[in-house]
Amino acid sequence: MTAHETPYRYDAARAGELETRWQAKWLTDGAFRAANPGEESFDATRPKYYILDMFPYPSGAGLHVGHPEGYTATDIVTRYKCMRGFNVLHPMGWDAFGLPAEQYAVQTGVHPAVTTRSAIDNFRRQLQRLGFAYDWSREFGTIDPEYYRWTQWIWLRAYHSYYDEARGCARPIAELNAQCVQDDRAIDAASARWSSASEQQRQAYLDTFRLAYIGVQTVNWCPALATVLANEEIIDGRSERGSHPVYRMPLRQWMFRITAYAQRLLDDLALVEWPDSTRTMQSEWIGRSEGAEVQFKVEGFGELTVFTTRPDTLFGATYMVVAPEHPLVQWVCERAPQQSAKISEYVAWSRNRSDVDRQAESREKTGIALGITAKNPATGESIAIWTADYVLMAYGTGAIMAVPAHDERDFAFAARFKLPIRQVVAASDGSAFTGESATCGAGVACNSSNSEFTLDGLATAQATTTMIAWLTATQRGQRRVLFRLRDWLFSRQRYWGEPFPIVFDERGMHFPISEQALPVQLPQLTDYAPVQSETPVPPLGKATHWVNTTAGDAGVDAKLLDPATPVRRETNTMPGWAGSCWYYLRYCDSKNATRFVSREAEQYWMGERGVDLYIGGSEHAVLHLLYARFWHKMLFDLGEVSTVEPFAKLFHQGMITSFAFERADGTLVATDAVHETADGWIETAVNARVTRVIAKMSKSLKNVVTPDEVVAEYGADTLRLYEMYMGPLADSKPWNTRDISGVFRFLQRVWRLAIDERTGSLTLARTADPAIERQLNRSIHKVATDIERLAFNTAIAAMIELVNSATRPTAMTDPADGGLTRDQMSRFLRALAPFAPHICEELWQRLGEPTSIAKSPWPTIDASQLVDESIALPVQIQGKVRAHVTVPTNADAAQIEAIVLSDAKVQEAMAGRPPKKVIVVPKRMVNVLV
RNA sequence: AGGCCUGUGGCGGAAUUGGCAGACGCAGCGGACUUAAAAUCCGCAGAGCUAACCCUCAUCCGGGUUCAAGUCCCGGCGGGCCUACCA
Repeated sequence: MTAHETPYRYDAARAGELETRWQAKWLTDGAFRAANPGEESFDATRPKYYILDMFPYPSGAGLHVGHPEGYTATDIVTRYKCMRGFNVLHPMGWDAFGLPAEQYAVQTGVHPAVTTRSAIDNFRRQLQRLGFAYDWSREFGTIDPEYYRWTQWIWLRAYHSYYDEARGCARPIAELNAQCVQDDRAIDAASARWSSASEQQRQAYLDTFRLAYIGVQTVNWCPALATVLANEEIIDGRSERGSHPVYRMPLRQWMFRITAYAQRLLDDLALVEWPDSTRTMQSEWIGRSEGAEVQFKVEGFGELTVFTTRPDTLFGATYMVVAPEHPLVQWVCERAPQQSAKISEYVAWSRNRSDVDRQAESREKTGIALGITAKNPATGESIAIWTADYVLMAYGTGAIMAVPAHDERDFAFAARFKLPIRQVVAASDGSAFTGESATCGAGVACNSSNSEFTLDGLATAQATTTMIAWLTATQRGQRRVLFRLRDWLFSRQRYWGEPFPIVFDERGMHFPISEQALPVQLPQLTDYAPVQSETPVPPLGKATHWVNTTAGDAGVDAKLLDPATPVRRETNTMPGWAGSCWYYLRYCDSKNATRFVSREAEQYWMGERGVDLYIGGSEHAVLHLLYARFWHKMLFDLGEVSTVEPFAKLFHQGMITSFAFERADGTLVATDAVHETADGWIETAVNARVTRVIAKMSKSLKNVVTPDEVVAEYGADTLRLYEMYMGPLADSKPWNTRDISGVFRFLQRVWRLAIDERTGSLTLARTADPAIERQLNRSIHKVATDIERLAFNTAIAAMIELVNSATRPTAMTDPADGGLTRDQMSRFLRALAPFAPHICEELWQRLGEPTSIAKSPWPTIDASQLVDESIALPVQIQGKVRAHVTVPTNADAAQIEAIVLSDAKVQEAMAGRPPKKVIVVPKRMVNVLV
């Protein structure tokens, strides 16, 4: 049949026409608008379901086919839950501040506000072309002043708060201030009292408690990006973005006291339904270690405190190491000039090495002896103190006791510098300590006695508690829990970010902008390029008129500072993560002008446990997901939100990869340089065999696929269906353009079931085929259960099977003879609609339905159709299937056994041998042992 | 180096909780329709042995538990992700 004879076929053009038509209608109708409590159309009798996609960063390149994978999954669940009678919140918006937009702007010379807006418009267009059921009325971007106003407001709430350790939650800093006045407490080491302290001293003291605080920190400075980076943004000593070297330097920066929440962030991982791998990554990032603090006396200096997880090995501590940045190093240099030159040289050398260098130069330990000793509190011996860069200032106390016999790093260092090694633990596996390597596991203490007590004979766990008890009793140390998690560096030397609502006066004291004066708008700058320099210079400093203002103009409360006081604005901006820390809350009530989210909307949509289903990539396992949990917990403590955790259930979609080709030497070849032959792939230019491998999509391999091209060739429904049919949502899967035709043909069959391709008229069966009816019920049941478990690939397979069964053979002359009845078609379309909404909406309308299929109820299932009266059971003889018997579905084991043993084929296979044992698993199988 | 995940036809993948391995799709092969092709429809299709049935082998490799293992356990090998001097 020619195209001329089938003018009403479902092809790319028809798909495109009907898809864009329905998309336009959904948009003008506000078809997926979710009503908030209090609105007229709100239905309080329905349960809520909040389903969220991870906040996209709209890059200039637009969507690639990886983006719609998660979005299609959430869209299917959204449409399904709607049909199941839920009030569904399914919003979309833009995470639009950040480094890439600014870098792109600097490259092109176009202002980031302009490029970001056009990238957003492009993303929105692409998403809308895929027919996603977003409530677009709630859309916003983090760059909208009405949004970042509240980002600044939340930051101020943190600024005005501290962590009350006693109560285990955040409290207003004003309460702490009042206590300081009341106790007239000592606020520094010199025992200066609050009442006699200067304003600067008081502020500095309170800054050591604020949740958002300013302080001098060793930061990760990335000269190539001209900004500092958070620990989390550094991978293998290089910037996560761009892979540039990173150096450490001290800098006065805004920080978040996330460490105050370390224990709760760890504990509450038990409350969420997240992938185990992600929870493990977060808990390892938080890195709780139990151990002890031990004080070592250093003649003239005082106490040198170390942290150790193995206090039981204290008797084996034969030397100590401090980080090059440790104050003791400075102290030694000042006191012993004859050694200081070499020590200073080492310190300078180690400081100038980037983290990359430190790791690149293998694990060869470096260090230098300080020429002083400390007293091991357990043995009373004097042991040497060294400095070495394998000890990090940022962890613990920046000093360690070295137990070379039982720690690999200490052993390597001791071996290199010929330091003494003493065994104090006998390994529990019985292996003798040879001195060839460290034995790090648990065991039984030995060589661990002094005149006061002994650990000898105690297992590691008891030895540890005994040692801690002795340290505590003799005031030489105490139990201590340490976290790997560091406070969160929250300043960036960037233009394209949220300004901090804070100013400094001439004394250097900081003052908050009052809430009423928010937002602090990002000033228009024509030169926003980062300043390349050896030290961080924020580009906002170039906005001199904006920076230099008065307290009154900036919006500082007159009670804090006289309005005429000249002040300087903070010129750092917030990092890209800021906006994504709370966007899910704003969606609940995105147009609210008086609060970041109304209490009513927040309580309704967040409910008991927060967002019901959150889908996004696992690359955010520790960054965004940890930061957002932290903000959420602060807001919870401060009474602003009602749940302890933001995201009840999290799911990571896998990556969509692509094919590339590999030469014999392992190098990769771009897809356009290869052609396929009958017996394999050939690199065209050199006529050599290559093998097909799976690779990430990349421009250089020419294997990037965009939704736009797929939509043009097949339509959005086919793209959605293909992405869901590729395999399990969580798995990484290779894109194979050739496979798309399978799901496209499926949709063509669906169309052909309902529409006569020659005339365009409806073609429905007059009478229902009982076998089809049974299969239809089973398919709908399977689709529903598969959607609930996010197994979309098998749901689609079931629908394909149904459609294949119902498809009319060509020989059938009267179209009304085969296929589905009107009622069957109605039910089938509703099951398919979440996956392929446009074609279903179109056919639904052609069935004569007046309202959108998205608003129709999920089809009901006749439960009696799900079970058969009898089933065929496989019968194994000696564990191998030899026969099948038909038994009543609900037959019990005895009945089944009788039927099986009387079956002719079974008897033949048994060859006259009597059954020794018959194992019957009703509804499954039978195994006869002879 | 350690931790977690993973390995099933030519390819993507199915397989409740240990119960008939390979659903469904792609690619392939055969047939119908057609002057022919495309499209459509109907079949075949893990490997070996067969005319066919049967049978044998088969879920990375080697052991084990079990009436029964793709699934559980132990030991290897390959792929992926995370962490990587955190005391």
